[in-house]
Amino acid sequence: MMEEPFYDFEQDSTSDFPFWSPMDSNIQLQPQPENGLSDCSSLTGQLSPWSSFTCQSMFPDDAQISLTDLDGQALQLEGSAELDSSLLVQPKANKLHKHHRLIPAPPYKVQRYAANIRERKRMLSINSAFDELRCHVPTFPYEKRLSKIDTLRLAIAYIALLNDILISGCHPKSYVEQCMKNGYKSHKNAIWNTSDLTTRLSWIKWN
DNA sequence: TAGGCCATCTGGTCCT
DNA sequence: AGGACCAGATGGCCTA
Repeated sequence: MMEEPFYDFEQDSTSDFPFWSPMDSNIQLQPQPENGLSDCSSLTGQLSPWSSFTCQSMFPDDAQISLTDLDGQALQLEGSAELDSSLLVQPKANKLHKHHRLIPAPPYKVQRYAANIRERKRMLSINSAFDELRCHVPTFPYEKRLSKIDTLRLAIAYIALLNDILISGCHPKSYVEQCMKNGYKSHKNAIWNTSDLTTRLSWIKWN
């Protein structure tokens, strides 16, 4: 069986760029409301080190691609019986990813390519949700960007702690101070190191 | 250099 | 039937 020819995006030359800029040490933790609960609506528009979700990190310079762009590509695909080879052999300015990718040259399944676009779009929306979640969990200003798994675990621990504060009826600040003194003992089995969590919260209160 | 993290592709399965 | 969702595979980047 004949092998399909492949196009190597690597040949298009790549310009390196950081996925994420180094964190500015001056960036402050987002202050939490006095009751320790975040107002989502107020936070939505706020900037945090990790909140600026765009695709520019993946698509450098003029090659930024958004969900809308992916929509356009998908529509273009769905509307064409024949797949334009220009969509498969990505031009330099429209390079999908700096990673080494081997895309079969035409004839290539139009449906498969459209499915890839939908999948990328889906992952983008998931990642934007992760970015939004990162805005709502306490992080140190010098801390590097939380990974997805750490974001989830910290969010779980944070919610558990907030729940404990509500149940205790204590003032959040004094509750956190108490946790700092005695060590936080949550009945929840939060994987995230809870003492680390209280340290984060105490930092928020005192800075 | 190994390991962690991530983006992407892909084929399978589920759902509408 | 087609889209959404998922998990495995792959390979690049970064850091200790």
